[in-house]
Amino acid sequence: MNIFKIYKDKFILLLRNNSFDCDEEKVSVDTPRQASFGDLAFNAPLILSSSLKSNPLEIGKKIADLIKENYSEFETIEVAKPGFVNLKFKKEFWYNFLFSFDDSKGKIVNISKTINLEYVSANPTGPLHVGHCRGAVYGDILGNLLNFVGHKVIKEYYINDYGNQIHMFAKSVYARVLEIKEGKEFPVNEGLYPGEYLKEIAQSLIKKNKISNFSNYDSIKNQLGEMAMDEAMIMIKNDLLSLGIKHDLFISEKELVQNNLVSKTLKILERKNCIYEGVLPKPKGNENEDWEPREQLLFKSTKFGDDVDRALKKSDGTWTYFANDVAYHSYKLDRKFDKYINVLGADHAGYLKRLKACVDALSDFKADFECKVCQLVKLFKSGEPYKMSKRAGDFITAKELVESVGVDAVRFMMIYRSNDSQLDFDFDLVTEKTKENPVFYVQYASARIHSILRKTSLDLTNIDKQCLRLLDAEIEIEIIKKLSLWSKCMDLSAKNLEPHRIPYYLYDLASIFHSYWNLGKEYPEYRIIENENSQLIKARVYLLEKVLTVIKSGLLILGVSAPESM
RNA sequence: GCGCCCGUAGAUCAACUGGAUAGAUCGUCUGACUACGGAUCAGAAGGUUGGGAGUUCGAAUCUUCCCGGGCGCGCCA
Repeated sequence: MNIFKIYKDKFILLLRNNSFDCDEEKVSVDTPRQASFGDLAFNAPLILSSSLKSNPLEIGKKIADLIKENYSEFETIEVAKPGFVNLKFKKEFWYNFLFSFDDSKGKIVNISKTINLEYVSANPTGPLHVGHCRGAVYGDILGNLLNFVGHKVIKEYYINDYGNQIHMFAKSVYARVLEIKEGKEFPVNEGLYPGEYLKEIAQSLIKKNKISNFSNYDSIKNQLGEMAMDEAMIMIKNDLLSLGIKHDLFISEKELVQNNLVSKTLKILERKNCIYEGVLPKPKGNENEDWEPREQLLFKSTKFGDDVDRALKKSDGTWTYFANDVAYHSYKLDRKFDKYINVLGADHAGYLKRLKACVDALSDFKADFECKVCQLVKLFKSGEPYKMSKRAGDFITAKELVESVGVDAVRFMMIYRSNDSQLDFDFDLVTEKTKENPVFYVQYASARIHSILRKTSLDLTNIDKQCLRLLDAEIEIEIIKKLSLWSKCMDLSAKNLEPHRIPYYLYDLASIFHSYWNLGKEYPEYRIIENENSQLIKARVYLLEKVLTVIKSGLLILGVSAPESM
């Protein structure tokens, strides 16, 4: 249904049949910058002029004539400087478009891919906080989007349940258990996690009563660690659920290590000659007193575009986090997806090159692997920056955020920016019920259209196509044109992994709808329901039904509700 | 010092991935309420796209050098 794609293919074929050889990559059919130029802008004259060494306007004239001879749906075909062919459809085209408009199929891509999408992967040592929300929502919506356009997405969460942090976590829970059971004061400044949530976990462990004797830490630490981890993951999954997020698969780092996947993977890299014993240079500008040269097992990531080689083994002989991650990505590759996407937070951006490097090394550059980084979220309240206390353990959790502003607002606002830009999130704004709040604005459009459907209660499944011709007003054609941009929006969003385009599109669509609605206030003939022409009512309701379909699809992808009334 | 991201209207951000006269919202100013849901709409003002140079038919977008902001920088994960 992407008319730009359709006509691009048509025009390229037409040109080739008439011995114009044009580069598919460079040629485009797009919306002209100005509506007065028409509906489609074809840039072939510009592209062809250099290879043909002739005036783009003359080439444009020839192309325009060709199109004129072969297609009858255009009202005007004009050549414009510096070298565009601008085409305007007859209204009949738009009525046909509206009549057959069907968004429910969803499938837009030609080639359906299997996609591995990893996101969130927050440390399982505490609840999700606001900082995790953006990546979580971005990843989730991206997954929905890719599914919507016809791919098969596995949403995956990598649990970092291995390494030193887990010991500290177990110790922290232990300290909380002693605090509850024996009134022993919780020690500060021992590197323990101070968060209040540990009390809940400790409480829950005591309640489950699987550990009878807490007196000797060493004898119970493994069991306690595992149980605490399970509790923490339950907590995180609940937090995710409150954000409307559900992963398909959870992969445990610990299990990867226990199954010897790390050593197996490193052998593969060894065979590829990507591993060596060496000494890393001291990083400049980082005054680390403890630094001393050390020979260790390294991965030749510089061979794959990284800035320095990366350590695989710690001085105590255990694997580094990165080594485990290499194994994890090897495991991903083993499962053979057409595409792999990692969503990372801004604080992990420095990690990106080595990940790409290890995937390139393991797959011999064959894997389609892409990392998307979400920049930080700055919190605001009443227009003032909202500072979280530096005191450890004091942060706003995802759950609290959802409870105070609602899941719809969190999801919409977290995605309402390009992921490359930092994001300002205002607590007050998102709960406002005004135009200033884009979530509300779009949802309000949904409610208004539902209201019309309720009042008219027409069955339009067998509507006469002819009756759509009554939609003669400029704004009605404009709405149909906006609908035609929906699949283009999907295409672009999915192709570039930029779901932020969706809320922008929905806002625009809602905006035109609200204008249309208000037109009836000044000019009674524009009233949708209070109209004497029953055929016109049908046609208009049909149009609004399609608008609602798109709003619903869009909000569904965003995981935001499309209310019937508000 | 190095790497990644950002810099667009007073503020917050878009801009179909190199296209034509750079668009929204808020704020400011002017209008429309006995309402098919005014929680809305119509209109106005507001720009040397941080700065310089380069690439070409054409640059907010690509290259390069400055300036400013954010994140990160051998065995934490």
